[in-house]
This record gives sequence, C-alpha cells and structure tokens, in this order.
Amino acid sequence: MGRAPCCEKSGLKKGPWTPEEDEKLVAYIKKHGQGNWRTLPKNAGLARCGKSCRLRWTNYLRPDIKRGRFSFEEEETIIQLHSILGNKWSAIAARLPGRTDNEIKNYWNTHIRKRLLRRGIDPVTHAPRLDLLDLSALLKPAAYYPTQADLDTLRAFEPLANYPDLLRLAATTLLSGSAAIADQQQQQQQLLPWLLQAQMAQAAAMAPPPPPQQGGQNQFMQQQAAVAACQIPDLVHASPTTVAQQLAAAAQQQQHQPQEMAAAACHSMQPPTGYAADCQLDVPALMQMVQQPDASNLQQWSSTVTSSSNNNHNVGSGVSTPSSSPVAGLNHSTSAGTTTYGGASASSSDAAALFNLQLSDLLDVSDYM
DNA sequence: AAACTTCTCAACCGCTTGCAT
DNA sequence: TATGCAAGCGGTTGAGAAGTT
Repeated sequence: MGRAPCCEKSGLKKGPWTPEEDEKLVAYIKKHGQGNWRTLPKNAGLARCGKSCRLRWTNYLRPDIKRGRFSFEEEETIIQLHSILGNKWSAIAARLPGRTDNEIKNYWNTHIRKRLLRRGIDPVTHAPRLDLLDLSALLKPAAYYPTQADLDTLRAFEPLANYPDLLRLAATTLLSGSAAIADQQQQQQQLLPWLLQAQMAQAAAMAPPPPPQQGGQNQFMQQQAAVAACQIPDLVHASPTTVAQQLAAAAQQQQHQPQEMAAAACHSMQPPTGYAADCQLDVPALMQMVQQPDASNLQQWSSTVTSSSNNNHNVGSGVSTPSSSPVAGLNHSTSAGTTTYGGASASSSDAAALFNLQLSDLLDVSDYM
C-alpha cells in the first residue's frame, strides 16, 4: 500500500529548534495535553511537522526528563539491560526513569560501547572478543623460548586440536586466568558458558539466508545446531531445552532478519547477571573429557555439528573455522593417545613439537579481523 | 591563535507496529 | 480482510563543541 508522508514536505521548518518554538510547543501541550501530533503544529502555530514536535517534546522538553551525566548505577543498569534486551532503547529507557531512549542510545554509542571494546568485550554479544585471541598469549610474553611448563600447557590442549571451537574456549579460560585486570578476568570466566551458547546461536543466525527451495534444509541445519548444543550437558550446566528452544525459535525468524535474530538469540540467553548465570562451564571436566582415550562425547558432539554444516555452512560456532582454513581439510581421527592429522601420526609425547605447527594453522585469526 | 581532528547529541529518516474503519 | 493513518522505534546524520597539534 502506498504510504502517506508523515507531513507535508513543503514549507515546514527543519533543524534545531529555537527558544520561541520550544515555548510555543510547551505552552500548547500544557494547555491541551499531548495527542494528535499531526494537527498539533498547526494548532500551536508551529511550522514543523508533527513528528518533529513529538520528538522535540519526548526527547527534550518533557518536564520529567533527567539532565546531566549518567550515574555509575545508571550505566551499570544500561549495560545489564542491553545484554538482555539488545538495542531495544525504548525498553531500556522504560527502566531508567527520566532518561529517553535517544539519550541512552547516544550514551551507549559514544561511551559504553567504546569502553566495552577497550575491555575486549564485544558490545553486541557482551562476550569476550575471541577474534582477538591468540594462543601465543598462553606463553609468557617475555619468554622468547617457551618453558617446559608452557609446552606442557600447550600439550594439554592437544586433544582439542580437532575441535577448534572448544580450543578457543579453553584458551579464553586460560587467558582469563592470567589477565592482569581482576574484574576482566572474572567477567571472562563467568561469560564463557553463555558465550558457547551465544556462538552457536550466532552461527545459526549468520548462516546465509537460504534460497526459497532450500529453506527446509537450512532450518534442519539450525535444528541440528540446537541438538548439538544439547549434547554437551556435561560441560555446560545450563538448560539444554532452553538453548534448543531459543535456537529453534531463532531459526524460525532467521529467513527474515538474520542479524536481528542473532542479537535476539544471544541476548535471550541472558548472560549472567552482571554476568552471573545459572550455568557454568566446567573447564576441568572439559579437559578430562578431551583427554579420554576416545573422547567419544566430544567426537559425537563435534560430528553432529560438522555434519550439519555441509554446503559451507559453519553451524557449529560463530567463529568456526572457515572452509578455507587448513583445518577444514584435515583428515583427522583420534584414537588411544594418538592423533592423526592428514595422514601424519604423532604420539602425545610429540605433542609440543606438533603443536608448533598445528596451532597457528588452527587459529587463522585473520579470518576474523 | 589557527587549523585540524574527534566527540557529542539533537534531530532527522525510513521502517514497523497497532489501531480504526 | 484490506487499507489508511498515527505513533513509535532504531539507525544515521551533521552542526557545534571540545580537544589536539
């Protein structure tokens, strides 16, 4: 249907409001109240469109608007609400008396967003930015040659080589353990479980919109991601049902608004209150699991994810290895302490040497920059 | 002091939603 | 059910302020 313009385009003033205009608008609304913004300008003697009047009133002239800097409490509230609601500025503003959605949006974009980025937190997902991760940071920065302890640390990660996403997760945990800033460390640790969920939701959402004839297949793949999420209850103590429901719901919307859906799916997974959640990543359990001879649980999970990511769709993780990455072509298999990469075999005792070659290949950071 | 860059935020634009007919 | 319209929303813009060289 054709849409009528919100106001007549000709003869209406635009741009900054003058004190006289403000006065007219305030006087009129005080006398007649709000409502019918279309006819208000004419009745109030203003050469403005109704939309402009409404905006001026709601964002600036309203008597209950709080002016001045945002308090620490307000800022914390905004961050927490944003982690839950996303860019729903009006919803956030509804919980901050005296603040307008426009004001909060501006404050977010000019202050909070930058601060989160500086802390290494993605302002969209509120998760640590894994794209900035580098496993080399696991080694002591000052040590040109890694110590035996460093190599042992890396060796412990060897079984994860076939699971790039888990490798990144574990790396994040280790990095957070050595972080200089205490609160950042705590935040990263608390965020990990939620991050795992969010990554999967994000990946499902970011998958290219399917052509009409392939819609069913795409939805199937996203459902598979949800199923995969449910298959790691030993690692992520969250409600798998909830995760699956959220992913499935998100997948239904994906055809229309993939970006918004991603954000919604991530936010709906509510990272822990001030990042405290009812789920926890059990890193020791993760390491124990991957060090089992057959690592069957991980294999099962990983194969479920990867089997649903054919046709170049990386459903398993938001930061899954791209198809161009060396790992995509790895012919990997694991068995009793031996890991095979593309036909080459190495025992655990050779892990450190092997990792020197493989880790950099696994973490192709440039793909995410 | 001038020129330039960066930051801030009020206002606008275009789209969506919800309601009345 | 389809249409028209008002109101609301979120993203973006651009002028002025503030900071830097």
